[in-house]
This record gives sequence, C-alpha cells and structure tokens, in this order.
Amino acid sequence: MANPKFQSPKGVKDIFSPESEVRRKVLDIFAKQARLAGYGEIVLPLFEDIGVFSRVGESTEIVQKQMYDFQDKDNRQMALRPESTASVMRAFIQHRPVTPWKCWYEGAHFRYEKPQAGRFRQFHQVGVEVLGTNDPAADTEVISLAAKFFQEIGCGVEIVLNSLGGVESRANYLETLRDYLTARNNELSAQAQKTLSLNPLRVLDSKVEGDAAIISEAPEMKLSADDQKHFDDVKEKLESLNIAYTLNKRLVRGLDYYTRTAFEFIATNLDSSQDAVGGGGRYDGLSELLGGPKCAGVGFAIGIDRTLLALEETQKISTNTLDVFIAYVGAQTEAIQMATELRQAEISTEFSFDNRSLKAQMKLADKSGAKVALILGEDEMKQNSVSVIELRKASNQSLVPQKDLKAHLLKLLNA
RNA sequence: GUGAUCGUAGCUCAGUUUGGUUAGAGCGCCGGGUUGUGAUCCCGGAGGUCGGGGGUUCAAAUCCCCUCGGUCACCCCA
Repeated sequence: MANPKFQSPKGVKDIFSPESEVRRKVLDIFAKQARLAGYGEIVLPLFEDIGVFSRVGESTEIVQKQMYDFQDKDNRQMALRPESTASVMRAFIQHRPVTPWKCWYEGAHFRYEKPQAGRFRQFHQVGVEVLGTNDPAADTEVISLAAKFFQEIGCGVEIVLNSLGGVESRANYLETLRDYLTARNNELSAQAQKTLSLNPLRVLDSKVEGDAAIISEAPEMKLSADDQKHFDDVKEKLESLNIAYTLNKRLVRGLDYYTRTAFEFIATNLDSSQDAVGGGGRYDGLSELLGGPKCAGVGFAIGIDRTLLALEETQKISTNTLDVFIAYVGAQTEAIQMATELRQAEISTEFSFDNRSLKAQMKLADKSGAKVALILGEDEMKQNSVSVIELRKASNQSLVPQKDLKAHLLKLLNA
C-alpha cells in the first residue's frame, strides 16, 4: 500500500476476482434455492427512516451504537440498514401483499462497529421471510432452506435451536428474570449488570465465569402449552427431514423482536469468535411494533462474508476458467472479430492488447488458464485458417480452417 | 466503546533492539536469450518521499508524540 491519496473507508473492503467469483456463485446458489421453494425476490432500499430500525430494537447494541445514521438534506434522520427484517416488515405494511407471503433478499448491510475477524462495517446478507402464518411448517421450511443452501455450497454448519416463547410468555418470563437478576445484581459482573439494564435475556449469554452460578440458578423459561406444541412441531418436522440440530436454552439472538422459534447457524470450521454465519427466528409481534396489523412472521439472515470465510478452508467451489486465448501477429482486427464470434458461441475468449510479441502473448495465454491458444498470423491468414494449440496437453498444435474453428473448439473443450 | 499488536517495492517480508555512505530479498511485472510459439532455465529492467504529520538529533525506516489504516481479543453479532 504505497501512499494512495484515498483508500477504502474503515471496515470496508474491495473484492477482486477470483474471490468475487466464488461469492457470485454462492449468491446464485442461494437465489436458486429460494426460488425452488417458491420465494420471490424483494429489492429493498439500502436506507430507511431511522425509526424503522430503532423501533424494533431499542435495547439492542445494533440500534444503540452500531447504526450507520445520517441526516439528509431535508433534515430527515435516516440510517443505512443494519438488517433487513425490519425493512421487509415496513414494505409489507406499506404494500400489503397477499399472505402468506414469502420473499427473499440479498444485499449490503451496514453496522458502525470496530472491524474484526468476520466483522465489517459493510457486509453482505441473504435472507428470507415468511409473513402471515404461524404454521410451524413455515419455521421448518425456512430452516431447511438455509440448511440446503449451506449443504449446496459445502459449508458445514451446526444448527442451534431454541424457543423464546410467544409474545405473552416471553414478556412474563422477561419480568421474572429481571426480578431474579436484579435481586442478585451485586453478585453479577459489571458487564452483566450493564446488559441486565438493556435486556435481561442476554445476561443468560454472559461468558464471564463469575456469572455462571447465578445464571445456572436462574428461573427457566416456561413455555405455554401452545408455544410448547409449536416448538415440538417444528422439531418433529425437522427430524422428518433428517435435519440435525442441537438445543440451546441460552440462544437469545441480537434483536429483541424474536418470539418462539429462534435459531442460529454456526460454521463448524470457523474457530474465531465470529462463528455465527446466520440466524433467525419467529417475530410474531414485529408488525405491530411498526404500526402494522397483527401478523406472524419467520425468517433468517445469512452473512455471506462470514460464510465465504468459512468456505476458504475447504475451497469447495471452483471458479470458471477461460476457454480460449487468441494470440495474433499483425492481425488485431481479425482477432477481435474472431473473439466476438467465439463469445457469441459461448466460448469464453480473450486476447491481449498493445500488439505484444507472440512470445509475450503465449505467456499470457498460459497464465490466463485458457485451455486452448489460437495463433492468428500472416501464415494462417493466407490460408484462411488458425493454429490451434492445446495448452494443457503435451505439444499439440494443428492448423484448422477458420470455417471449422467453432466446431473444432467445441469438440476440444467438451472432451 | 475497551485493550493488544502491526504498517518498508504490486505481494510476502528482512533491516528498527545497539540512529550513520546511493533502503534489500523472494515472488510478481516488463524486456531479451536471432527469423512467429506457453511451463522450466539464463540475462537485464522498471518499481519505494520506509502509512501520514510533527518533534529530538550534525544525521531517523530506526528514538518520542499525534493521526490514519490493517489484524486480533473483549463487547456484540452476520
């Protein structure tokens, strides 16, 4: 990094090929899986009125200190989206699509945080939401869709599952827990005390050793009969699909709006503290929070940057390589024409600029990874033909009439 | 937000402890090794105001301060 006058902002990165190629592939696989399950894409704004997000998680860190907010020229308080569920909900309330409504999305999200392994200020998420049903089958479908995605891209994940109770039992439990923890406040770590004032549920997630005893003695969430039945149903259906999961009563999630089913996807080969590659759950009270009708919902979000990080170790996804490299001697125009024709036939083709020496061009051809090099020089032009060299095989060169070139190449490339 | 650590060619780094002639290596890049042929090999070349700013000194990549950025942990989360 010499002395560039400008560089990318803190916590934000440029992604070059071939890394970007892998990423594209992963995104395509997600889109395909979502469509296969009948989800339609929703393209949302990257920023919203700040209220859309702040309403939804007043006590969360995401809203309290990680919001990338700004004032526009009309003095409106806006925020770059830190997540998309709230945006989806806002769009739903605004346009009222027929329910049950299933959508998927993909795009950049922003959180004003100190960057770290697997954590950036701009990061890419994909996700789905199902609105207008509390059928446990929806929970299961959503989880199995994510599981299928991870399987397709070859990323090992552990599915962690919990139930946070319905809107009412969750609220009741929150009170019980708050009372209990407040009573023992002075025994808690300073960190936990701070968390307690924000969200008692998340104290259960404390990793401070001294808090362990207090946490283990804490009253447990009692699911109502309905909530328990719902949860059992979700589990049963997951089992019927052979989707393995582990239960964890401590799983709480970062946003406050979750109710009933909550889940997380933990990358098995990521040992950094940022090993959650995705998460989601049910949010049956969210619509009302944003001034909408009563409307149940369930969904998840998956962090693509982190997923890619987890994938790096396994390198399961291969990127495309070039098919043909055209080297030319005094025939640049013909080379361009030929490249255009081959591309038309969906043969990926490249040639070099700047009229370089044949030797230089052959070196480029080799480095480009092309399977075949073509030479278009005076001799070939005279005979209306092209020299075809199979780069990955021991010296294998032949002269092919230009009219037969396409067919010849297709045969070589498909062999 | 708290803390640690790093920042020298496009990349990976040496040199910083014990300040001192034109700042090095490997890889990569460009060119050449006779007429139009890739890996390998040989030869040559380009490329750095040592992240930026200030200070100490006869002298700073090397010491001090500030700042920006990277990395990592805590917090939290995707």
